Amino acid sequence: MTIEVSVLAEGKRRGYHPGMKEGPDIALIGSLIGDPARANMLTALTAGKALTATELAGTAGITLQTASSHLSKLEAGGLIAQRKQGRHRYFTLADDDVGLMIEGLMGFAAYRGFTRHRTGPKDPALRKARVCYNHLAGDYGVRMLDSLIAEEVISGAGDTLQLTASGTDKMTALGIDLPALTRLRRPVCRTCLDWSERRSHLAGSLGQALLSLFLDKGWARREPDSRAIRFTGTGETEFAKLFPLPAPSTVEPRHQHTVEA
Amino acid sequence: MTIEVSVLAEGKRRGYHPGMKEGPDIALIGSLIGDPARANMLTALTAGKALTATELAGTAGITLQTASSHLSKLEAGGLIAQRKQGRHRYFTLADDDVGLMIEGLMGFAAYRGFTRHRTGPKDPALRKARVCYNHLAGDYGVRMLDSLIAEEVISGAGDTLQLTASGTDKMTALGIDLPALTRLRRPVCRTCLDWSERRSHLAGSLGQALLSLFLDKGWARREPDSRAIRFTGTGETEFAKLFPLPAPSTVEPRHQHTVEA
DNA sequence: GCGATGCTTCGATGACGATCGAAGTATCAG
DNA sequence: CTGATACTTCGATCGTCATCGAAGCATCGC
Repeated sequence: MTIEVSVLAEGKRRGYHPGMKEGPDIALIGSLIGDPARANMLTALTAGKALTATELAGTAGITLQTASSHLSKLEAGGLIAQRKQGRHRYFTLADDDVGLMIEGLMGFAAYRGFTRHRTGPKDPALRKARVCYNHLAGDYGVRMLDSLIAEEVISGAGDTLQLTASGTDKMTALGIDLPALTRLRRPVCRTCLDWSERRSHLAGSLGQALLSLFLDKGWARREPDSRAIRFTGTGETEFAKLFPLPAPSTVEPRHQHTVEA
Repeated sequence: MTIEVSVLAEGKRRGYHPGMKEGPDIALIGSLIGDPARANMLTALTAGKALTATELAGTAGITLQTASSHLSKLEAGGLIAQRKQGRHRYFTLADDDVGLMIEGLMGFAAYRGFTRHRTGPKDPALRKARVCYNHLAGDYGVRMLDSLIAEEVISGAGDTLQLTASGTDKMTALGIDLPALTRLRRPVCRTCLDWSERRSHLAGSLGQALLSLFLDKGWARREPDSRAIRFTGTGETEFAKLFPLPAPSTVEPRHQHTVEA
């Protein structure tokens, strides 16, 4: 049944098998991410802030010249974008897709135990709440999406998330300009796999708007040089009030995935 | 346990910046995928068949010695696993996670137009139905999951898919040994983002079992040297009968993602 | 035992690319 | 204008790694 692959082995021994090149080219992206300096820069940009070349060079631990070379490569590869502003150049991830892809890789790496840093002291804070490019991730992000689905603000089927009618009202009441969000080219609701929780949280323009809301209302603050988000006291209570979770008895199985320590 | 990946000699660069190193290490994985030869091997393995070192060397267009070196690196990195069988060594992807990650990268690459091969003639077949490591992907895979959710065989909230009670009966009636699937360590239902459709299809042990079912029943066949799956005539009708789609008027918005050519 | 096949290890070569110094361009602040 | 900051480009160096030839080990068929 599966045997006839041996034909393949007979073929041309040395050199280049002409067929077989189907599908997209992942090597290009892999090589872009594969360099430690570039990976550091991308990781830094995953915090969502626009950073200058000098700042990125600092976080990557390389000189400005080298950083410049890396940045032009990343831009040529479509992973980042730059915006000139005076004599500064601000770099960001190119779009949501890049952020999602990098978070995906991080999730895989984290699950495999590929950490650069032996889980430093910041780690618990990151797992609790952090920025995922432009939306909320970590335990709080996952809990928020859980609540939104349980409260039927969002109806989810597979990865196709949709705002319900009541959800639209609720978000508008919160002060979110939904028409403006739908006018954007980007999807409003989207899932993003959380690397620390290994479950989905809410991405898309709504996810971004909600995080902005928290920050604007003073419920949460960004840690200076980190992806971590710190909720204030009132932020905690408001968050819990706004996104309640079903009673612990009714709790659905956390994840079919049995993650054993 | 997973630690001595130091095979890859993550060289200490001169300008090592001590702080700022939070989060998982994506550079390691990136560098593994970043080499074209290794990327070709991984892509070939995404078809789900176990392949020998010689076969993989052929598809990558390199000699056996070089392939051997690459394969040991991939194994040290936890991306592939090998199984000795007589004088052959069969290589496969290490587990579902690797397959999902690679498909994720492919989706990103495809969306960015990073194709190695200028969309060859096989491309339509691949987009219609193909193997995604061990389950069905492409248009048929997405349609199947859509139908399963519409028919309430599977209830989906975010990425947390769950078999319903009626769904359990239905699958058992099809001849799927659900108790056996649940006994496995792996999740039964899981989503996997389809790179051609940019929507989810069904992965997990149930996804694998369903694909096996189609192949066993003779409804579909694997193309010899490709990931493509070709459905037979009866297979088409049986598939359509088994996984009906809601009437086109009721069709939910295909995807919030507006993919413009 | 023998030869043949499948694969790994060793060693040498060669090429690519990451790195930084130095010089060049752009913008700002006087 | 001058000097300063932000960044890019050029050029040279140097390391790392992919590559393959050759030899070594394992397994099969006989």
